[in-house]
Amino acid sequence: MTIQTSSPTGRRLLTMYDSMLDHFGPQGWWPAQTPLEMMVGAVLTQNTNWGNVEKALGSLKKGGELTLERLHRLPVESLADAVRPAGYFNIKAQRLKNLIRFMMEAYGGDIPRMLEDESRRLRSGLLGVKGIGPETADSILLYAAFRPVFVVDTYTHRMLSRHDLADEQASYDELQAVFTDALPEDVPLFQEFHALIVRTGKEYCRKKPLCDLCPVRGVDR
DNA sequence: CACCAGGCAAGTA
DNA sequence: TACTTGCATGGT
Repeated sequence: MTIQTSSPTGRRLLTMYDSMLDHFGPQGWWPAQTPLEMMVGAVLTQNTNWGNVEKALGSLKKGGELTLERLHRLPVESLADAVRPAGYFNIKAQRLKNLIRFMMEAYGGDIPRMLEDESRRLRSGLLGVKGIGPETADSILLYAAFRPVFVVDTYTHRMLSRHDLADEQASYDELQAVFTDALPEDVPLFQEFHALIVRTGKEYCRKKPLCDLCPVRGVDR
């Protein structure tokens, strides 16, 4: 399958995408069995290694707490204890409670209904939750609600600025626009692209900043 | 020992 | 608007 693009930026982005895909293969994000697990994981992974998030999610699953009703009833102190391995556990427990309350109050606890809501309304609702910022909200939109929004993270920022596709001090919205202005609204593409940026950033951008090994030419130069 | 991980909010000027 | 700081465990 070939992605259609008309702009030079779009072709450049797709070249980077192809290089990363060839090198690492499909990443298959998001690693979750249910939309709720995806959303909980999105909060837990904020500035945190995914391995630690898996420990926290495993703890919740083992206790049978990974349902909306159980999380709603679970005391925040107990929730904090369960998500301890993910770090920032007091903050994240409260943020999860905030998200759960939002789903209960705005959608009556009906997750499928929430995920079918209009994109802008859902996004602004999520951003109104204390602890849900633009990356977490967009991750939920892309990987749980399957909306064509591009997720921007620190690796995305680093990659675009090093390729001179964005300013070093570009805002979240500006970085997001680089992708959405140049690429078609393709959900599977956006899902895989973001995952590959993270995968590539982990491998090369910090520990091994070597251009000749990087699948994306020009990164870390 | 230092450094970092798939952010975010609150405080300051 | 544009910085700075706190939050915290676990791996390298």
